[in-house]
Amino acid sequence: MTMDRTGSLARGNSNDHLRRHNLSVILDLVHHERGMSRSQLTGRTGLNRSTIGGLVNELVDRKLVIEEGAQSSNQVGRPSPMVRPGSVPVGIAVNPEVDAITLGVVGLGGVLITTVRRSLESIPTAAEAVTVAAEMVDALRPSLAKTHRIVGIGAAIPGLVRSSDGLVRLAPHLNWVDEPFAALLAKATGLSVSAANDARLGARGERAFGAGRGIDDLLYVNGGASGIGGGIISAGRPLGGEAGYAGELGHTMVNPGGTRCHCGATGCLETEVRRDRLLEVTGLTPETLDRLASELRKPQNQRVTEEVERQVAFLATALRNAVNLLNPRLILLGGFLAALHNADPSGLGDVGALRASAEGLEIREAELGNDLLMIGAGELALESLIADPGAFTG
Amino acid sequence: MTMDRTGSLARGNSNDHLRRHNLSVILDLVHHERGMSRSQLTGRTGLNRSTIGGLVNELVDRKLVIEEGAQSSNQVGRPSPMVRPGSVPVGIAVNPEVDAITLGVVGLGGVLITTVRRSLESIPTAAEAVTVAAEMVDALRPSLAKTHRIVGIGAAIPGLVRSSDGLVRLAPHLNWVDEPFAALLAKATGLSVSAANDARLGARGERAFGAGRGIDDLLYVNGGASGIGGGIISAGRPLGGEAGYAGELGHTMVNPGGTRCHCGATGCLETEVRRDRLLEVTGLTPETLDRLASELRKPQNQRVTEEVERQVAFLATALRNAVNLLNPRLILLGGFLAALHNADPSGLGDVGALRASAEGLEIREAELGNDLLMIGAGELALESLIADPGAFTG
DNA sequence: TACCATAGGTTGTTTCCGTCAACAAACTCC
DNA sequence: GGAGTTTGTTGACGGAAACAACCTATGGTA
Repeated sequence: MTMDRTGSLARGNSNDHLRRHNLSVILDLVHHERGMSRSQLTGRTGLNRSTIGGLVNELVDRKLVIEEGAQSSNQVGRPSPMVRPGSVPVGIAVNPEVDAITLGVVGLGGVLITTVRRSLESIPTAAEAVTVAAEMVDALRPSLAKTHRIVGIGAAIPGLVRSSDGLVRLAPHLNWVDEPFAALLAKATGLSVSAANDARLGARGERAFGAGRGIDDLLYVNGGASGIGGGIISAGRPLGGEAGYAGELGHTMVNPGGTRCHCGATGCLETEVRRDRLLEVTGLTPETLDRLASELRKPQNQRVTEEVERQVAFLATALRNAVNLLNPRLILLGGFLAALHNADPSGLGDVGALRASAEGLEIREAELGNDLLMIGAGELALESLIADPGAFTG
Repeated sequence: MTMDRTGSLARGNSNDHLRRHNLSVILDLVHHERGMSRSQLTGRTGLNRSTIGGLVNELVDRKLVIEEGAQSSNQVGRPSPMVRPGSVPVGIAVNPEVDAITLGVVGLGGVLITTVRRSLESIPTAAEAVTVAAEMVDALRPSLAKTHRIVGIGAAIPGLVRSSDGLVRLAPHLNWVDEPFAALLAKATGLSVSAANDARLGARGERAFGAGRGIDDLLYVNGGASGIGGGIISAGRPLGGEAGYAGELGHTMVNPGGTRCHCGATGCLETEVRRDRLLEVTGLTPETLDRLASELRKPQNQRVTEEVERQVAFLATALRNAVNLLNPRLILLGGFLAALHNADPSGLGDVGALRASAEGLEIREAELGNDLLMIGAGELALESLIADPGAFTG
């Protein structure tokens, strides 16, 4: 049941809901699989083929999907036409950072159509970020108007975002506190805006179109310049907690004798496992960051080896805690954590959780790289469309 | 959508599913609220009042609910009859422990109808536990047969249980490893059996009928003789993880210089926060356990105070990690952890998580006490009935 | 090339379900 | 006791999917 964002499980369903739900299920499948044949759809949904026919036709009419001639599939029998995501509806991804604002146009199927980046002189206030983002959206509009329709905006924020209304509760590196970013951007653009923490959206992106495809329980952990963020997918759904703040793996206590963290605690994962220390011991700079992985793999330098070991051990502790608590099937590492893991795979090879919790656990690197946040935020932007395709008309 | 145990979100819904779903929603409401008026049902479900009428009638016919004459409510308008859980369907709760096996008969509304306990000479093997439990079930059958129908068995196991098939992966204190407990008990009784970890079921019980009613994101943590277990409810659903092992808060690392744990790690919460140490410093024994809370509250004894402070600090660390990861709205403490919290409420008053994650967080004591496991396991036993009331005929 | 298996298209029938509107019942308040 | 209000009851109605039947399309296989 695609998504149950209504919250209350007390919801009764009427006939309308039924059709809406079935349309949603089909669009969701086509979106996430980037195309399925009609016969596959009948198999996956359990619906009758004439029913699928009717539903697919409605989606075609609404320009949400297109049907392609069947492709030769080396199978006996009549080939089934492919149903592919339509290119009309698009979501806009927004990602404000300390030195730039990035926008992406994301279509169904998780296709990143365009990316626009505008550099900033200084760290933007929330109001400035809204103004710039709205300008950028307006700049995109003419070219999109011909062939696309914008269904909404999804914002990936480097901070804690309240899921109910998109209020940015705290974004330490942007110096934002209690900024109603989503509401402001909605007003400035006239579009519906959802916002969420960047790592949470990273998790969604990887699960939808990256290394976590088809995995229902996973943990995504990203290491950036500013710290360590995380996102949890549980039973196929993003885990937000009461207000959307869940996933702050960076503040797991890993070293009681460690450094004081801005959160008030001591020895958090993100005070002990830091990118700048790795840059320091390898003699790299943020500009030469892309060489980090290869530098870390070279074993000659004792200082590097020691720092890697130290950081990997702390990371292992935090992951072990998380595995014991969440029993995921997959952990995805992004940013410099991927480089760290790569440098010493055995260090995380067995995170040493309870044997049962860790069996079948895989640790891999995230796949989507630079596009991840755009794709994750695109998911957020397209969410309401997929939940109710009947409301959309191309 | 009550429960989506089918896993795959690719499921299409037909008309049958629709009615089944609506019956399920109503029965779920009546069960968990222990009775609602028909007009309340229309309000909560959003369904038309004639639809509710039809659905309730079907449930009455199936003896799943009963309708009572309206009670005077001092309201204008025609009074609405109360729909209450029926007494016919019951689930059986089973809880094997080191020194006894306890059975409970649980009805809709979370009513614990009977409890039977049989003491054991020695720690039971899985086969012995199955034999004894099956005998106890058979002993109950005659008296139940007249007025009840058993819909299934739910087992609460002090160990790691694979949710897919009820295999007990590891129950350290019972010395069980890879015992197919649920399958064996199903064969011995001819009833359908589900099994889960005891603390996970404790969380379900408290959420359904205890201190966690109506709370969608909560964490239940229990301290027992053997260690510390946990259960997570996220977005109203029990969080199991890939295999059902999620919730092992007892193995959060809280003290790198601490004691070695049976899990292989060092300084786990459950090696540092222990009931036996509290009994030792207070001079109590397992038999006088019920005096623990009051003893801990007495401030005179320095050794007691120190040990309480020490343990509370470690508990706070583990809870802080969990809060940062899960952003729950409520933490419920059971067993000796409740006594510990009670002795030093300020120690946990602010678990010191990220301010946003901890705002609105409450820490309370669990409510259901001795009945908790029976009620939680009863939920498990009744789960399939509530998911599909149409399959049941009184 | 004939045959067969798979799959889509179309049409009509059947079944089920929730909605709607009108009416009846039951209670409070004046 | 009548007005007003809320709710249960009933039967007609329309929507949606299943199912059956029959035909067409396509491509592998004997």
